[in-house]
Amino acid sequence: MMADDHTEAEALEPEARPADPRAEAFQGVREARRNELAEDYVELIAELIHEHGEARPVEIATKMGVTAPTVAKTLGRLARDGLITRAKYRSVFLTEEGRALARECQQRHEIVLRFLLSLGLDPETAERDAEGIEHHVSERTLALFAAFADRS
Amino acid sequence: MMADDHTEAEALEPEARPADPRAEAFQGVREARRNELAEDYVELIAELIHEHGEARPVEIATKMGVTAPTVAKTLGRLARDGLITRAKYRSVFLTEEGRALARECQQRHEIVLRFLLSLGLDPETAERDAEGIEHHVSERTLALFAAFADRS
DNA sequence: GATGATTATTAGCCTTGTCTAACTTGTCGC
DNA sequence: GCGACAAGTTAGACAAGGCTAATAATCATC
Ligand SMILES: [Mn+2]
Ligand SMILES: [Mn+2]
Ligand SMILES: [Mn+2]
Ligand SMILES: [Mn+2]
Repeated sequence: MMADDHTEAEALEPEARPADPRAEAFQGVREARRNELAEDYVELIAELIHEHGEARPVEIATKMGVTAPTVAKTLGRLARDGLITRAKYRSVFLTEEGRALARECQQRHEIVLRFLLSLGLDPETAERDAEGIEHHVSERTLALFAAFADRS
Repeated sequence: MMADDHTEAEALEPEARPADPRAEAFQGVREARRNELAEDYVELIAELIHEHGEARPVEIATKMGVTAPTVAKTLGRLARDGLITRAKYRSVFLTEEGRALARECQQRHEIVLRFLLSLGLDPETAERDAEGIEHHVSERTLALFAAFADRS
């Protein structure tokens, strides 16, 4: 056994699909994309709880710029994934896991924002770009952003 | 006519939905998200044509890290949207519009990548982060990135 | 404590983007 | 020119994420 591999020069990693270096990058981006919505939601929910004491779907809908049914369906997925808890017709709470994710997202958001501002970007554009960029910044990049923003 | 607006102090923009400032940011990000895939595809197709003289679905699939049927369906949408042309069982071509978008994406990608590298990021991480970040960078931010990368 | 407005949910539709399985076409060697 | 194998397409499933329309619960307020 264990002698039927690489007749030529492949089958080294136990990865899924060939995985050309570029393909890996795209797969990573697709992975990040799958978490964007959850990240934005838990971040917003944490903020609403902090500011208003509670997070109500109507407020989430307003701040996210989507309709109430969209929020309801998304909250269903977040609950399924263990990030929030909720009772019918009541406001939303973060689980421990949700709180941890929210904290992480808030920090990341803040670092990316500070970084863009320190580059000289106007606040509105910075906020808008940060909202998109934050989900695609690796730990390593984030560290560089933080360092740059600090020394500025 | 035209006298039934703003009883209090609203209805100023002919926008869709209230649009709290944050909501606008999220809507902008969602908009950007809708174009990500098309951008990555036309960029890759342009590159394949440049390097190999033609862009074949099998190569697109490998480089994007997805299966052939996924590519087929996506190419269908790109054709519908006027970015490419194709004949059955033949390779893919960019329309004028597709070429214009590809050029823009290539430039953006290159600037974001150079910027990350000039910050001190390793090439692999830089490539990966650039692949995600490029779609969420405004013109203004891009200009700052380019300036920073140049003076470095 | 009835009732009307606000908030929340449910049902159902649509598009995108991914996959597997099965089939068709094209191409290259002989 | 034929046959294998590679490449491409089609069919169909499924989840996410958006929407509208209709229904249900909550709450304020009288
Ligand atoms: Mn965001
Ligand atoms: Mn954010
Ligand atoms: Mn990309
Ligand atoms: Mn790119």
